[in-house]
Amino acid sequence: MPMGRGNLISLEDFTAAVHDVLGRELNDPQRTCVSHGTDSALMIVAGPGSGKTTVLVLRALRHVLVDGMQPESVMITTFTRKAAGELSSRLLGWGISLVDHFAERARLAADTPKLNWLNRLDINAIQAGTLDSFCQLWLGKTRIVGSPTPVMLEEFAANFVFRRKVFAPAYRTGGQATMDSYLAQYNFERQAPRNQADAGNLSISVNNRLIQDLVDPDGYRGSGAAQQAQAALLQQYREYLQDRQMFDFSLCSERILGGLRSGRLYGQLTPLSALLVDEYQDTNPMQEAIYFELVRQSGCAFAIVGDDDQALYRFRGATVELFTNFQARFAQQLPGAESEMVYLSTNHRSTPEIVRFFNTFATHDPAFVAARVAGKPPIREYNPGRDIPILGLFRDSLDDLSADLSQFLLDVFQGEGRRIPGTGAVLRSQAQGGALGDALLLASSVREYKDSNDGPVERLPIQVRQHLEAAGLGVFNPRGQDLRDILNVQRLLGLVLLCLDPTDRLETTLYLNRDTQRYVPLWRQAAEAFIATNPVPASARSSLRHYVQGWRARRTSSGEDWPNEIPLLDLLYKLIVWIPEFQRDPEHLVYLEAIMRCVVQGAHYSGYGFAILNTAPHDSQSRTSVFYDLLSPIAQTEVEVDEDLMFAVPRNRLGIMTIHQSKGLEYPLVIVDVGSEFKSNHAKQAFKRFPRDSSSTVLMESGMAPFTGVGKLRVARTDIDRTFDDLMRLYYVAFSRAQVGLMLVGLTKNIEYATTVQNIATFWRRDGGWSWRNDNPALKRGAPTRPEMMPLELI
DNA sequence: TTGAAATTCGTTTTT
DNA sequence: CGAATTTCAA
Repeated sequence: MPMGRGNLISLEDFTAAVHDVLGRELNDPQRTCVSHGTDSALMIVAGPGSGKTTVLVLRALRHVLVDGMQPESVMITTFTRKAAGELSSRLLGWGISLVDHFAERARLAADTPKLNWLNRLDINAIQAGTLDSFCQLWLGKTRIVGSPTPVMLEEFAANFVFRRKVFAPAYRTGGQATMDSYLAQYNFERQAPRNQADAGNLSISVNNRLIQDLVDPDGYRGSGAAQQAQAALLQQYREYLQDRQMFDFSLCSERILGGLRSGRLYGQLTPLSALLVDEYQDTNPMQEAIYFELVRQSGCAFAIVGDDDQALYRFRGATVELFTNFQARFAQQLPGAESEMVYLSTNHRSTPEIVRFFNTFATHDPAFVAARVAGKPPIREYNPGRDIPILGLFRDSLDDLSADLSQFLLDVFQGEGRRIPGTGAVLRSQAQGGALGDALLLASSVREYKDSNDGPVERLPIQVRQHLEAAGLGVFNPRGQDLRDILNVQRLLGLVLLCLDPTDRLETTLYLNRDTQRYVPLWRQAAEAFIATNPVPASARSSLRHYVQGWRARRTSSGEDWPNEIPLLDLLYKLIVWIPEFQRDPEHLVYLEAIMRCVVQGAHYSGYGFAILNTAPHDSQSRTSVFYDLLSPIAQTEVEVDEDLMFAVPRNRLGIMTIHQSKGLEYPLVIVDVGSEFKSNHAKQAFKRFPRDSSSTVLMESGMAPFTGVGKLRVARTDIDRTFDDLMRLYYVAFSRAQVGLMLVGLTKNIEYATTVQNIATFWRRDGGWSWRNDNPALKRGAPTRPEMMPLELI
C-alpha cells in the first residue's frame, strides 16, 4: 500500500529515536550523512573507526522509515561476504528496534494506518550483499527464453577449463614463445613462466584484467602479436563458456553490465529506490559501470562510503582513483546529477595514542601524502584517557619471539597482567568477560610453515599455536595450513579411500596428477594408523575397523544387502563419528565445511553427483569420480576454506588473520607482525618490506592503461610509487584495527640502530630515510639498540 | 675501501 | 642450490 507522506516518520523523530532507542550519539558529520537528502549523491570519506557502517545502516533504515521506500528496493553492497553478513545483522537488529519503537508510539496515538504500515514492514527484505553475489543472482534474469539455466563455475573449475580447453592447445601448437615472453613481465621477478600451468595462470590474470578494466579490445589487440594472441584466447574462452551457459566471476559481471546497457535487464530486477555502497575504494571499473548504470536507469538515491587509505585490493582490479575522483566521474557520466562529499574523521575506536600512531604513519612520508585525497583532514582522537603506549616486542630469534609473545599473552589473559614500562599501567584482560579472543595477531600471511629445501620451516603462527596450546589455550587459524596437510583431514580422506577403493585396485588404473599421486598414499597411511588406535567414541556402536571392512565386503553389519546407491555425504557424516574434533573444534568445523561444500557442489559438475553406486560399471565409475572431482582438487590445494563461513573466533583462542581479512574489524589488543622473518635486507623478500621493482599487479595496470578509461588516472603516480602505496595502506589498515593496545613484533634486526633492513612497516620512508633512527652522529658508534625517535615502548 | 668468508633468502593478498 | 647481502679482517 503506498504511504501518504503524512504517515511516514519525520527525520527529527528518526534522529531522536537513533539516540533514545539505539543509544547512538551521532556527531555532526554523521548526522549530515544520515539526513542528507535523496536527490543528490552522497560521497562519504570515512577514516578508520569513524562509524561508516553505522551511518550506512542508519541511512538505509531512514530510506524505509522516513522516505517510505519499499525495503526490497533498498540495496546495500559491500566488498566481502563477511562484511555483508555484518551489515545484514546490524540492519535487522536496529531496524526491528526502531520499527517496534515507532509501532508502539503509533499504537498509543491510535494511528491505525501508521501502525498497519509498520507492522507490515519487512526490514529483512532490504538487500545486503557483495556486488558479485547480486550479479550471480541477476544472471538468471539475463537468460533467453528456452536456453538452459546459467551456471556459475567455482574459480578452480573455471581456471581448469581455461587451461585445459583453451590455453593448452594454443600454447602447444606454437604459441609458447610469444606468450612466454609477454607473460614474463607479469611473473615474479619477470621470469619466463616455469611451465604450462604457470603460463596458463598468468594468462588468466590478464584475462580478468581485460574484463574488469573494461579494456578496449581493438586497441589492446593492435598493440602487439602477443596481445592479439591473448585477446584471441579470451574470446575462445568466452565462447566456450557461452555455448554451455557457464560463467566465471568476471564474465558474470560482464554479462550483467551488458544486460543493463542493452536496456533489457533492469526492467526484470526489483525496482531500485536507493543504492548504498560500502568500501567504494575497492571498486573496479566494471563495478563502477554497473553502479552508474543502475543509478542512471532507476534514478535511485545513491550513497558511497570509502577510505582511500584503506584500499587493499589493487591485485583484484580495484582502483582507488574511482573513489578519489568520484564526484567528477559521476558528474561526467550522469550529466546533471549532483553529489556532495562529507568527511567522517573522528575516530571512536582507538585510544588517542593509537590514533596518533597511525596518523603519523600515514603522514610521515611525503611521497605517500601525495597519494592521499588532497586536503583530507587528519583522523581526530575521541576516546579519552586510559592510554597505553604503542608496544614493541622484538627478539633476536623467531624462537625467542614466539616464546615471549606467548608468555605476554598468557600474562595478560591468564595471569596477573603485564606492567608496562614507562607508565604505571598494567595491561590485563577484563575480569568480566575478557578472554584471549580479545587479541588478534595480524600478518601479511597466516601460513604456519614455509617450504624450504630441507622440508617445511616453522613460521610465527605455528610457534605461537604450540606455546598457547601447551598452556591450555589455543589459536584460531584455519588458513594456517592446506587442507591436505591437516592430520584429521588426512584421516578422513584416507578412510574414504579405504572404503571406496580398499585394495587400491582402482587407484592404480587412474591417471592422477603428481600432487594426487603423492597425497593419496599419505592419506591412506594416516587412516590406517588411525584405525590401528581403535578409536571408539560413545556414539559409535561398532569399531571403525569393522565399519571399513563392511565397505570392503559391501556387507552391512546386520547382514543385509548393500544399498544400490550411497551418497558420499552420508559416508563422510558416518566417518566423522570416529573423529569427534570435526564436531566440536572450531577449526575442524571450517575444514569440514570446505570438504562438504565441495561434495555438495559436486552435484553440478561431477558425473555421478558423488553418489556411490553398487552395480558394474557404475560402481567403479562413481568411485573414480571421487578421485577426480574431490580428492584431486584437495590434493592440488584448489579447495580452500571459506573465510566468510568461519564462525566467530572462539573466546579462548587467539585469532590469527591476514591484514586483508582484518579489514573492517576491531579488536582490543592487536599484535602486528612487522618482521618475524626479516633478518637482512635481502632482495628476495624486499617486496614484502621495501619493494625494489614494481609489483606485477601495478605493471599490469600500466600495461592496460593506454586502452582503458581509467588508465590516465592510474598512471598519474609512477609504478614504483603505487607499489609502495599499497604497502603503506596495508600497514595503515593493520595499525588502525586496535582499540586499546597495539603491539608491533619482529626480530631485533629490524629496529637496531644501524639496521639495514628497510621496512615500510617500521616507518622507513621510500627515499631510504628511516624516521626511527636518531640523526645524532655521536650515537653512531656503540649506539643503543633503541633509537630515541622510535615511538615504541619496548617490552 | 676492498676482497673473501659467512650468512641468509626462497611471494602474498581474494569476490 | 645459487645468488644476494653482510660481516670480518686488513
